[in-house]
Amino acid sequence: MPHTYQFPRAALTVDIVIFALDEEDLKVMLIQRDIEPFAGRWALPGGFVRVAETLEEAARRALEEETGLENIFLEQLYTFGDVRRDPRERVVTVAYFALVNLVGHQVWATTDARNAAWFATGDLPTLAFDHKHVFATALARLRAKVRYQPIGFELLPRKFALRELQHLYEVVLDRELDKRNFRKKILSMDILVELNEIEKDVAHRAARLYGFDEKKYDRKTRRGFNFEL
Amino acid sequence: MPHTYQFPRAALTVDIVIFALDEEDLKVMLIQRDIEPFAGRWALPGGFVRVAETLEEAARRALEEETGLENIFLEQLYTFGDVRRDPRERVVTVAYFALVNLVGHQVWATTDARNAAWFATGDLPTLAFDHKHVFATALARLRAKVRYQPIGFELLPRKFALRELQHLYEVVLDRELDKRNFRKKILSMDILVELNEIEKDVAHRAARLYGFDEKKYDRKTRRGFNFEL
DNA sequence: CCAAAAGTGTTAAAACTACACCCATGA
DNA sequence: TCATGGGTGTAGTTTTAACACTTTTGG
Repeated sequence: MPHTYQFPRAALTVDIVIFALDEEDLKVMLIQRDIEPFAGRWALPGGFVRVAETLEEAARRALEEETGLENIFLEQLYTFGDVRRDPRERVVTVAYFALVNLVGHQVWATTDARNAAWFATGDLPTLAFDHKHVFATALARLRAKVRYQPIGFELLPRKFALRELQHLYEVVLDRELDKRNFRKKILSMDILVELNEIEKDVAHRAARLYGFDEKKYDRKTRRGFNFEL
Repeated sequence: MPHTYQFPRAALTVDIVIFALDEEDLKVMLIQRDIEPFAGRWALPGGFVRVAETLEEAARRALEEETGLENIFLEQLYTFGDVRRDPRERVVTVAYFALVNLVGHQVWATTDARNAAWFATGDLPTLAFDHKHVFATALARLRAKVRYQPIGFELLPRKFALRELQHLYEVVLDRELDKRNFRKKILSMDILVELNEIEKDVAHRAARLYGFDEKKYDRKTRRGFNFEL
């Protein structure tokens, strides 16, 4: 026990709210705890911050160790510092939120452990610690942010149909959008590239695929363009 | 030295970026450090988080101790965790941003110490630690937030003229606004109350004073209204 | 009577909303 | 041939942007 300080110190952790999208709805990944406190309960993935790593490094490490996910969109969300949020001792946690597309990453393979699973955001189990609150904060942030930053694309594969994009917004914003108006709006922004490719293996007319042109978006943004939906 | 842990722990601090507005421009409050590291340098007010207080409590305590400001608008900004941001040891800081109106609080009285002062945000001295970065983050947040949340009122006295409100937006957003369009827009939101009072001691026609009707705003917000400027 | 800011409307352009049908494809 | 979703245009309404003069007040 060589680490001694003049004043007591809080422990520092990171927790990550990982969102993904499937045909039906928005999902979040949870881990079933196997140790106390809250053994058996579902919780957000996370872990302690080491003294020689940044917060984001800690978040990426925890993400990889607990879910196998790498190189995904990650953004700091909020820091939760209630005094009793962990029953053992004072623990301050820096929460992140992450977005993944389910098809692009082998999530299922690396999380075959029976202790990681996706849950529909509308139907979560009781969570450990204050993770219900953390999750609610993340969802609110996602809803707000998706409207004025093109982060929704992180939830889709690199090539997507406009229907999928619209579906994403409908699921996240929880309201229906008009197909024609949506297409007009998003195409008029001129930040998508129309690919010479169409959907495969669909039981109806295949839709044209598009990609998000991040370079173009960055250029336009620097010239004063503002994404808004 | 009774506080010993199995693993080394980062120290936890809070730092506060306090904005205020005067006739000319946007100001930020800085404290001149009297101890190492960075003795003599200007820095954001802040301090260590005690193990039995929340982050916000720590921020409010630091605010009061270092500047005398109480009961002001305070919102968590971002948590900075670079490994070398403090030369002594690992220190993670939770930054807050605060808004005050200069006339409403006796800032000058309580900060007569020659070590606290307001600086124009466009003309800051070299700052200690990574505080330049923290400040930049706060300014960006203020600029973004002022457009879709009615937080600007925190920078004004409770009773204000529309000119003052417009000036606030012009200073924060750093662009000129059309007087007629601005008035039409803000009044059409129906969140201001017209007071039976006019400016005093001005060397020209006195303007009508208005107040921000927070209750009305909250009610409208719950019914789906969105502030946007 | 002068300086300074208060207060006030209109018009043209752009953006938004609502809305329905035919077409291509695979089963 | 049927079911499924792809793809497309218009008209009415609302919102925004640009723009200038008269009034009030105190010095």
